[in-house]
Amino acid sequence: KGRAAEDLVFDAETKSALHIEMAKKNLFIKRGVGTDANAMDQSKRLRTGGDYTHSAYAPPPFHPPPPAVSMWGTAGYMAAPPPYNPYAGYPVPTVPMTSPSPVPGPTAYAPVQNMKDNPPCNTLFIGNLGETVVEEELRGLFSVQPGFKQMKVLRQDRNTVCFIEFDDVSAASAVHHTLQGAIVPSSGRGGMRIQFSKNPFGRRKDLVGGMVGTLNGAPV
DNA sequence: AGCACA
Repeated sequence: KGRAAEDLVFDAETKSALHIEMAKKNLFIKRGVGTDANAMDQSKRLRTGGDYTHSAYAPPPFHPPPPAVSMWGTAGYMAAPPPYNPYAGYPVPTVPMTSPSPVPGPTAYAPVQNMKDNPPCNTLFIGNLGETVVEEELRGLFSVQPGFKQMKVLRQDRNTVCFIEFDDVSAASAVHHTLQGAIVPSSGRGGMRIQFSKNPFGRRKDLVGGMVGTLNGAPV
């Protein structure tokens, strides 16, 4: 009976001592390799158990933990832990930022003649573009304009035009006059000519509710 | 001057 009690105490002490020892060793044995780690564990378990049964365990005097950097710096076989990353293991998709346009604003403006226009709508028609114009150039210019929704470039053989949809008629109107005659690097004969489109941009995904509350394809 | 997409 008393013997059993001693065994219990002994075991408890051993386990306790063991845990402390393992915690210390774990600082230096990060990733054991399969069976080898198991064997090593056994030997250590035996050895440390014996050590602690033969001498009374005295807790080491407390000294304040040294600066962590010195530890990682001198341990040659242990890499410094990476800084804590709360997103580790959770791949975060790189969301393309709305980057400022690589193409700066119009370098200059040229007067535009032949200003006949269509009734105001939410879509602009861009004409008189240079022969070398590419969509990226136009997108860099128009996508930063307030109320920009989408654009479509229509390239014919010598002539390229472009349609730009805005949130509403007033946003389109603002760009209609602020960028009228704007000269971009690819511009040929003068600046771009901006008119309201004959037909508003027709791609309405939110047709629920129909065209009520809309003016020329744009909400009012 | 050249106006598509639904």
